[in-house]
Amino acid sequence: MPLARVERNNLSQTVCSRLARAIMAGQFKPGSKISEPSLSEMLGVSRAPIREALIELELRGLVEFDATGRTRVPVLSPLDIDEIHTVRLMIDPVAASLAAERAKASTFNALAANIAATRSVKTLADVSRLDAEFHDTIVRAAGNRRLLLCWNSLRDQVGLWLAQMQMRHQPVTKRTRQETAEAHQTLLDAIRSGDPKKAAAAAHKHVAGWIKVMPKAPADDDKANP
Amino acid sequence: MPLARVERNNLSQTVCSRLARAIMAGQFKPGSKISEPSLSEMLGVSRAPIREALIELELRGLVEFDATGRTRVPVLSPLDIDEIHTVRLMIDPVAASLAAERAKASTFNALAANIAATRSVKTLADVSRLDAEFHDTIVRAAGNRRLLLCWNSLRDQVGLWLAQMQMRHQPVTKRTRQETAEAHQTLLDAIRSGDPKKAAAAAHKHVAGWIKVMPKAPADDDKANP
DNA sequence: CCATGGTTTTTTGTCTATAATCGGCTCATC
DNA sequence: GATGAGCCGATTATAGACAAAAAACCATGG
Repeated sequence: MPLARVERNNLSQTVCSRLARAIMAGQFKPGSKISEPSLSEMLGVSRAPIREALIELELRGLVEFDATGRTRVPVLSPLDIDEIHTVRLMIDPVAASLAAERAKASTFNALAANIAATRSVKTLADVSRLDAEFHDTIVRAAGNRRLLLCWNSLRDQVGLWLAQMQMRHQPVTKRTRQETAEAHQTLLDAIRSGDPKKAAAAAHKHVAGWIKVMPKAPADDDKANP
Repeated sequence: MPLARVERNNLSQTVCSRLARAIMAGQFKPGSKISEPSLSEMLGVSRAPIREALIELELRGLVEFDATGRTRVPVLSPLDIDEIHTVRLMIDPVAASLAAERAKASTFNALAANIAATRSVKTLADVSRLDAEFHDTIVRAAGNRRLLLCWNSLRDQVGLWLAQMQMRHQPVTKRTRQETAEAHQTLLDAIRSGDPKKAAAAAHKHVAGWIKVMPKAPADDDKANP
């Protein structure tokens, strides 16, 4: 049995994941400024780990620095969403294709369990979480660390965008958990078939369909100042 | 005329790019350990900016942290190279396709100038640099920041790999500057045609051809210890 | 020669302090 | 009223200090 990998646990990492969760949970308003001293006090750690965490979050696209070094939560525009979708449309088919070639039984079990969970879950947040997990499992099964890195960043930003939509009280998707489960089942079947082309096509179709049901332009209820 | 963006110039960024160049120039042996105090003394700055730079370099894949926090230059294995090639094979066609739709005259001029420079340049290092620049220009012309981020990381790692090969005194490619220039010209023509599909196909062919002439497995002249 | 245990040195993780910088406010001036 | 200078609080950038942990070293015993 391979020994469990010992992860480096420093405060920076802890702060980083806690902040990532908080941002994606909508606990920081998109566009709001984040100051290091305030985080330092909130989390009870000094500024050094905070700074290191913020740098990582910036590279993951969950915060951004302006020219003077101030940190803020990015406000994703429709253009940003389009960028993210374009890249997802590129990554997901490749991931599915590789997964079709390499996935083991444990992956299929995890995916099937995820679909079952999706059918029984109540809240929309749970569906979103399971959806992210589902695709995460596929990308991991693809066995390409670089691909996974690209995808992680995207997933974070999709999370940020969901938070942003919820904050504006906009419905995120009209797709029910039943439809999601069925779409995932189709994708799982394609991957399990072992045919890379078929899996890629299914993934492409799935992502494209998912994009279609999302609101493209946020209703500008906030001020649209120059 | 759009004003030139004022970039935040802090030591972290400076250290990061200097270290990135140094690593890709082979000034740190792959696998060698890098300690913060030594960098701090070498560059004459305190450890705080060093640490921040290292975090960014880690996400760009130019250094890696072990479980105890020690930093080292990664040793790329044939599997890593395969991962990188897979992702490049995914990104470049999409970038070329988007560039075909969006590129402006200035982009074409830059690409043409690059090709001309490639024909006249002497050293292999120059050809590599121009090759990276060429593809960089295309990805920028694609106008997708997320795509650019993915690609940047890959480019850095290709640079690291070139450094690693040169350190082992292995020829990096058999392709001459003339062949490179011709291949780039073909790709440029495809992009300039404005047909996304044609551009994507050309890019795919180009990358695939490039992969073919690279040495896959490094000759294990070093010790291959367990 | 190899393994083992303890000691020393190095390196990291974190905190705190200080200088430089930015943002906003007041207030005088046109 | 609008505009710009100047001050003040807040924030960032960097440096330096310290403890804890890891690695290297060295001697000792098999």
